[in-house]
Amino acid sequence: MVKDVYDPKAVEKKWQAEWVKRKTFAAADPSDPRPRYYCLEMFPYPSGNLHMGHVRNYTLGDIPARYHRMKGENVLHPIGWDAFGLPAENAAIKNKTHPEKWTRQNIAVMGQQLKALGISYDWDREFATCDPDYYRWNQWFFIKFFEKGLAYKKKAAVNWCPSCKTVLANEQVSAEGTCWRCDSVVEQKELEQWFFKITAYAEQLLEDHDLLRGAWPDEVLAMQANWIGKSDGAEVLFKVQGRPETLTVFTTRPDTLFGATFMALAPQHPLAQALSQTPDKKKKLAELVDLQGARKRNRQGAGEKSGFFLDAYAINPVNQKPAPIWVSDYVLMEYGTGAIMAVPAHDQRDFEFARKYGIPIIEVIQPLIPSPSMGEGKDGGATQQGLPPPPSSPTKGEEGSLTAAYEAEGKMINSGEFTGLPSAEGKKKIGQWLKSKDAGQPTVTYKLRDWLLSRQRYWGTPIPMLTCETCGLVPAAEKDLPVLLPTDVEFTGTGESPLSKSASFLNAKCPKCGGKARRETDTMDTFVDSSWYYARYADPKESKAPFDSARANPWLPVNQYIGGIEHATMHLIYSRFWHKAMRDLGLVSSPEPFQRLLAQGMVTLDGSAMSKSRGNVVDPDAIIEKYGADTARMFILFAAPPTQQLAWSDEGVNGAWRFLSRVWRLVEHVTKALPKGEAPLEAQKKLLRKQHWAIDKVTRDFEPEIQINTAIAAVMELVNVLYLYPMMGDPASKQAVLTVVQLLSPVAPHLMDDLWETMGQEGMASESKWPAADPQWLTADQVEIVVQINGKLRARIQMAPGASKDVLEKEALADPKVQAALAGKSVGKVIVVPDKLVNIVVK
RNA sequence: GGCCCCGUGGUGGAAUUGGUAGACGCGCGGGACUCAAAAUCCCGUGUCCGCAAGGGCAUGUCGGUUCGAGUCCGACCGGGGCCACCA
Repeated sequence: MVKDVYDPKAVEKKWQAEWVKRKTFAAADPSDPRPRYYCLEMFPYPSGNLHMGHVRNYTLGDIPARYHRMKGENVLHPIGWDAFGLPAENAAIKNKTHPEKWTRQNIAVMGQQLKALGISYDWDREFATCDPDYYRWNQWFFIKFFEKGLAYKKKAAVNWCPSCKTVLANEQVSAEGTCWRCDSVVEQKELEQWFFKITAYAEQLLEDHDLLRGAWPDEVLAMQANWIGKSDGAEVLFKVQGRPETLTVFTTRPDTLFGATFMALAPQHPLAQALSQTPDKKKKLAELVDLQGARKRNRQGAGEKSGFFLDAYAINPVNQKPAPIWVSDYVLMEYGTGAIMAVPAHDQRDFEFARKYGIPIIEVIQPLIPSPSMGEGKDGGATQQGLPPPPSSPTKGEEGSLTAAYEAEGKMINSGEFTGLPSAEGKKKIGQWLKSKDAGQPTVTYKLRDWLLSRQRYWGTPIPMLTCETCGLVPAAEKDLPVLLPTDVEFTGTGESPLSKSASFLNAKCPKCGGKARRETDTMDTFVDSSWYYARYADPKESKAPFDSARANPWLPVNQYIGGIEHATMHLIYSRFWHKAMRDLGLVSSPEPFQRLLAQGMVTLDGSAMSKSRGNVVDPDAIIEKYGADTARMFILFAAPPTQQLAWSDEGVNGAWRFLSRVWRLVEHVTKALPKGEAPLEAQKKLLRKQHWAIDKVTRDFEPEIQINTAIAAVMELVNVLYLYPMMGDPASKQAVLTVVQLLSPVAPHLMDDLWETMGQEGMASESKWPAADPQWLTADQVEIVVQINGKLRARIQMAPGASKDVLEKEALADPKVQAALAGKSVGKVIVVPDKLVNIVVK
């Protein structure tokens, strides 16, 4: 029987062993003269088994790693485990085991799966974030941040289950606001919590988008900019009539200051509290707080606004007019100053509130009057000259009253000395005026909030702080790190944090005075672990510091980072912040951690994301078992561009298998055929052109943008040409087949190393030198020139490349088909694009 | 409500960035091999008219710019994502 398929199991086992033996994927020391390339995929949470999303992520990452290695670069391609987190603790509660045991088991399983996929990792650098050798440096960083004022403590609300007496993570609270374990209604409770001052870096995080533009997806940058939420405006100080306080508000529209007819405070605002001393007001205030809480929980946006008058007035600094002070649920304490000046004529929210409670509305911005020539016929003039489009006039209802706020720019009216100014200019002028009168100043605010990192959980990095009876809040001494997680704890899921029940952990000596001290029982958010792991990989065994800058810096920033879009804001902002903080500590010299980012698309089946609850999961192990890792990789890379959704298809997997077998048979033919000579010169030339075209195309598709699907298509074209080649086994065909093997090596590395050996080559395809396209074969000796008449294809003519415009025009006009089509028409302009087309314009 | 993506054959997707629309794969049809099937190899495959040569129509819709538009501009329709009472 003729064997027409290969045996992936044997091949893959053989080469995986060989790679380990030869240390094929070990990164060399940065002092190595070769250029360095650091390729990283977001490390996995050890949840149990790899799913298809993992397979896609790590296969995608393996392409640049293997390609750059073949290009002769010193490649760092590490892997590790994001090992702390809630699921381990939940599993521990459920199975009455320890989170570490569950985690380590999962790491073992998933590590084997990654090895079975043949991802080219430097396994010597592997670590898990739950290793004390790793998390001690989280603690070290925390202390450094604390010393620099980047870590601080303040009260913040947490989800609290009154029946379990425990803090709940957001994902442990149902959509209805109840506890996942006991269904009690979850309350908000104020606790002392640790924060990182990421807001100190808000401006830099935004500004440095300039360094990332083009190398990061626009979508991710847009999401981050949105998240940081910068607004330009002014702070305005209002005196409170008959009281000592000054009310500070933030506005993006200082130009509307004359239209401020009332003030609105957030229910949590200190002045709102101070002005609500009667039992009636206290009750109403509490109701507003509840309204806000409910809306936040249900993720509702704008809606019905309510509030009440506080029986007090604030004095508008521009005209000394008193404005009534209200409190309302539509004002948020956490943004700006928690208080606003309300301009109902020019802000829709203020408008709705004023309407509801009968507060006066004063117009201070007039729409620019559209000129009669605009808005008809040719649109053009206005926008081309950089003028804003004509604004729609405010919508007026009966008796000239407004039906909606006019929020666009315009001309200032009813604004004292500023009347007549365009609003853009008025913004600046009023900002300056406020400053000169000590009544405010131009200012900038951000939506970005400080990073709340306290978790009332066990399975995380202990926060290395102590409270001493005499010295107060003290950081642990560096020599005492790591502050180890205690093992004498129980996991019940109820009661206080497990750490607070371990006496051996809780009671300690003060590092300052040696007196009695109590340890912090909160652990760190796991996003801390993933904020700097990429730097640890560059020097993973260092024991005196998070990493030795001299060894790690040359590898940074990561050249190519690959992972899911779901991390666009959280992880990718936190690690950018952390990197800048590390730079300011003198540990790294680059401004950004990740030079280039690829956000991969989801893997779907039957139109929706694969998930256990939907029951539409395809198990990676089953695919590897049936077809081998090379086929799985091949399918995943070919079926869709990396950034797009990938629809799983069994036929598609089979197609990938067929193609790899086709390449395998090609090698059988080329090595076993006994050629009687060489193919005709024309056939050889055709093959050479295809071969070098494919090299060129694949090389361009691998870098800088990773477009593997079209790269694979190019190799398929070369294979198709080889199958039609008349003298299989002659030197030209052998050479072309070797090219196929090399070009596919990053995609299907096991089979290609095997075929490389079959063809009697030295070493491994994985270690071979990436082929270079010979420019001589990249140009054809005949090019097809398309002849169009009025843009419609009418003929094709064959020409030598490089023909002049005149010659092309003459030849095109002389073509019989063109002649026929031109009969009776007069030729106008003729457009000639050399080596491409001639377009004849006729009337 | 704000911001950002995406609409191309039966299907997954190509298109050198304004220059031959549909590469490559899947599926389907035909042929070769086979007692037969599978596998494999070869050919075909947007759609309509036509025996053919050839021609018309085609990238969500409608306009615009251009010698030329899947690509650029405007409006609309449809799908998706992120943020969301952010002053």
